Amino acid sequence: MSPDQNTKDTSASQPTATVTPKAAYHHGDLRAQLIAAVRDLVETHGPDGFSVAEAARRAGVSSAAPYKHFKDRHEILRGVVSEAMDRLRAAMEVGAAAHQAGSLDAVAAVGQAYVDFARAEPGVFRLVFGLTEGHENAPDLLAKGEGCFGVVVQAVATRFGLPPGDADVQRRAYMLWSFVHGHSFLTIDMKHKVASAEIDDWDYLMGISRAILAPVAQA
Amino acid sequence: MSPDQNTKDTSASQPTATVTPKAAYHHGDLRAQLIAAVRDLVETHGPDGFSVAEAARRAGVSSAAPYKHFKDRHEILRGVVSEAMDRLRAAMEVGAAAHQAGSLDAVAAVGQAYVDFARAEPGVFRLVFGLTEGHENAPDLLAKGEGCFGVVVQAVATRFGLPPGDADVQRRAYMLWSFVHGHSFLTIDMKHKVASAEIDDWDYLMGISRAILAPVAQA
DNA sequence: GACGAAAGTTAGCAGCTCTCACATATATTT
DNA sequence: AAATATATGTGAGAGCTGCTAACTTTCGTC
Repeated sequence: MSPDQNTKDTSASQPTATVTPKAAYHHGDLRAQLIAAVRDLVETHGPDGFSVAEAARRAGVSSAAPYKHFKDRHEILRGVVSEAMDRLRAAMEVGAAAHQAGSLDAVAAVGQAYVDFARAEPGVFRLVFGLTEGHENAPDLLAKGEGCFGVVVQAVATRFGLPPGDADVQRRAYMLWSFVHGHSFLTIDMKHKVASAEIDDWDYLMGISRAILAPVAQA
Repeated sequence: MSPDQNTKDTSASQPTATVTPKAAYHHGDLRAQLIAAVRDLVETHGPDGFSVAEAARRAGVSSAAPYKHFKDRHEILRGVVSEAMDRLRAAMEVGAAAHQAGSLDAVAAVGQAYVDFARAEPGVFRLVFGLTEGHENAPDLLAKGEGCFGVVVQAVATRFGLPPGDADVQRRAYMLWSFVHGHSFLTIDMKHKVASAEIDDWDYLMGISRAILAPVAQA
């Protein structure tokens, strides 16, 4: 809790100011700490089981301090979502890059990364796709959402050798995403259920990818 | 000790007991009124934008009255979810029954009913599949969820002429559900997005159903 | 060093959840 | 029909939360 609080000499002089994205005034980078705390709370207590006061408590500041960095409780949540979307997209890109460009495995790997993320952080995953209020005034989140979708589109486009803007590519990418999205939600919703427990993700995703991407030869 | 099963139907003797589903003690059937109020609030203000106090206000009772019918705010939400699941299942069954048994259209119609529900009541839909706390202690909700899944399974089983317990039937039904579930979520998440707006639900669902159910001849 | 802005504090209001003691209407028993 | 038990309502209140206001401290910059 209190390890990096007494960084009185700002590490700005240090050339290795690696992590802190924003120089700390008094304490540390409270903004990032709050987001981390909220992410933790969301993950353990559910999307609506967090409170700004508790997050502030965990960060070791007063309950009014967060409002110097976020105007709303919703804005904190948006911060968590934004950060999570960055990680999700990165994971998807890593998954795609781990296989031969244009291969079916590359497409399936994108889906696998998606499912893995949902399994690893179900609370955050639900939050990302459950934000209703605040979503209107958040063009950056919409852009990041499209960015994630873009990874799928890119994988499909590469496989087909078509531009990402192609209508068929878009349609098939949407089908894939819809499938993976649904599977992710169902798999975290009913952990004890029969059907999902018996499914091996990779086999499942490969089958799906093949089914959706196969008919291109005919078209 | 089944607190919510007091459908004693005392008005059975009354021939003109038209509207009131449950005889009123003091006011009306507060329980149902509260659930309706909460459903309305969830639909308009989002899943976490409701309050027991506001629901009580709308029902015209004091803010303590709801706690005579529900022990928690979560229990009210569970009541809303339970009621919504009943309607969802009914809609799915109606959709299936509207087409020839075993036809591809019957399968697609089940999915269409699902998507229609999500579109019509996105807030409630999100609530149904977003309940995290209270879900553990709610075997009735789990049972109803399986009941909904059972409709899909039944449609697939009928099409294949196989028993509902068949592993292949279960797997394909899960694939279908996963697809429709994902499409439903995406379609309510991004109303302004390009991809989903250009999709005609029925064509989409028919295509999906055909793709998933087709390879049976080979197997 | 002076000064303005950034980042933190305490105090406090309003609203929410939920409980407790009490009041009243209905159901059941005698 | 009277009495009793139970179900259903009310009001007051404790404790927590979201958020604001006014003040204080620290930092960067002239």
